[in-house]
Amino acid sequence: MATGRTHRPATRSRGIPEATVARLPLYLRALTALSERSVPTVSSEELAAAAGVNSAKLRKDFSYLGSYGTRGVGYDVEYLVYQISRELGLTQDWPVAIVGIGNLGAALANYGGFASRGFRVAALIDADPAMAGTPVAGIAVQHTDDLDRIISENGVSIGVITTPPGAAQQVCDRLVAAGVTSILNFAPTVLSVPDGVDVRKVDLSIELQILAFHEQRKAGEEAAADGRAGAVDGPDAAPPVRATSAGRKGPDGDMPAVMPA
Amino acid sequence: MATGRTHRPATRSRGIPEATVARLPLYLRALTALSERSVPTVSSEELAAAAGVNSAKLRKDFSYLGSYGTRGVGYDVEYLVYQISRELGLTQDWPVAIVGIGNLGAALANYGGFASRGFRVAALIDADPAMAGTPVAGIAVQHTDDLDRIISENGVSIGVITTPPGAAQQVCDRLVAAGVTSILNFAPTVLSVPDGVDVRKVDLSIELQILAFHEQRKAGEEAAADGRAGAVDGPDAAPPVRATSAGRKGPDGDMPAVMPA
DNA sequence: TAATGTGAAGTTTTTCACAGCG
DNA sequence: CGCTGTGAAAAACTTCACATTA
Repeated sequence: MATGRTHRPATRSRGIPEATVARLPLYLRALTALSERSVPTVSSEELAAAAGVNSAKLRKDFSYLGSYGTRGVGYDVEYLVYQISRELGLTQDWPVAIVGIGNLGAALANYGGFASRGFRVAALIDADPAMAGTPVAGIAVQHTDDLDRIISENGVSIGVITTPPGAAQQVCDRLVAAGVTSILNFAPTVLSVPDGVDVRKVDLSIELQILAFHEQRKAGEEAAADGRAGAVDGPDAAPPVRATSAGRKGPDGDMPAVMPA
Repeated sequence: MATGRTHRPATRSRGIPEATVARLPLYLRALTALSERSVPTVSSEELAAAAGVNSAKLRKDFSYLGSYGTRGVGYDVEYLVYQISRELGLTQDWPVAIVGIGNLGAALANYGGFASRGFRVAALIDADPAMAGTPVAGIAVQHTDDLDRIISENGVSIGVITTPPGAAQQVCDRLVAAGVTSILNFAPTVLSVPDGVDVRKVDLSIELQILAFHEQRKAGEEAAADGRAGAVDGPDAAPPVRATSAGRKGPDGDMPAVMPA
């Protein structure tokens, strides 16, 4: 889902697949848990189970990082923790700014596991003047007017947007102008950013809709298994009538009002 | 990221690719915005721009749903909104239960756009007896002891877990036992569920780590562009020393303490 | 011998490019 | 003519299966 960055490094040597990158944090978490239990080594099978992936995939993923395992034995937990941390850039601390200190912004500021590994909440920013100075999670909220200064003074390169959707693009633009090159967007908006800026989004509503899709399928299958009753449809709102001519060929369940048969 | 469901429908007729399903909510959101502005039709190019994808992908996605466009014209906005809503199962209302009413759970309960389309917060559940009865977002929090009853009485099939990580698996098990078949997990834990139950996860920390990875790359490229200075490494914490013998072949940046050259 | 590391095969997803239709 | 719908090609990702090695 990251935006921008079309170019690939010429050498292609260090090209770790995006899908692999997305799983490294998962492995790291599982490894950290093992490390805390002082487990010295782990096999791909065990680690894969802990991370919720299959072992072939895990081994392939690790193969992009290098040969960090020992045949017949497995992986050294501490060693792997370090290597993955380094690969992810977590051996340094990233100052993060959260913009939009409403319910969600405050919840994130208070989120513990946040600061734990590699990240530090460097600033909380909100557009409401009344909030300025109020401490949230022990950090005083600052006003949007100072956004530019706050970002540069703290060397923030990662911004988190938790504003209402209407403000998100504007905040994004200001963050980028101030030097932020990675954005985590919680607002339900598509952000447009210049090349070289990465955006990732977290969207409750999208996730629920994806679940609803599968949930609906399950209901349908159940009905089918029950002996093919009518298609599950629930209490439909009256559907809009098609503006132009009829004759669509949806695979099934065309708009009731226009349905031929 | 969904778990379970290995089997494909025999016919393969209604097999909408998962990648497409994940984008339908995006299209729906863009279309809803157009609908509110009373825009009657939209081309794949315009809609794709609004949704932040490329137009070929969008057309391909829509082709799995059916032929809903008009050549030379584009797509009828209202019609598409209805078709996608139906496909996603949003023509019915899904009662959702949120378990774990801390900062995040409360923030989600208060999240407006939530209830707006297809979903309704049917219950808030927490393990803290002191919270029972407290209204959050206008809904009284109920105690975990009654989870089973709450789920069945409300016909909840989608559960949202916002508990601390330690409680997540247990809560998950109870939800599943009570009849929930789709789970949105905000706890930083890998949930294991029986076949037929879908899990999606939202993980702040993972998203930040992925951003950090790319951020690090950018810093590295900058340095390279500056005339190949030393590899960017930042203020490293002292890395752990490898337990067993040396001789690893990481592509670069092996563990400093063991580095040969 | 047990488990890694990896070519090769298989699957899914994206992109291309253009035929076909309104 | 403009834009959709879609085969076909390309790319990305996953899985298989086994040679390799500590």
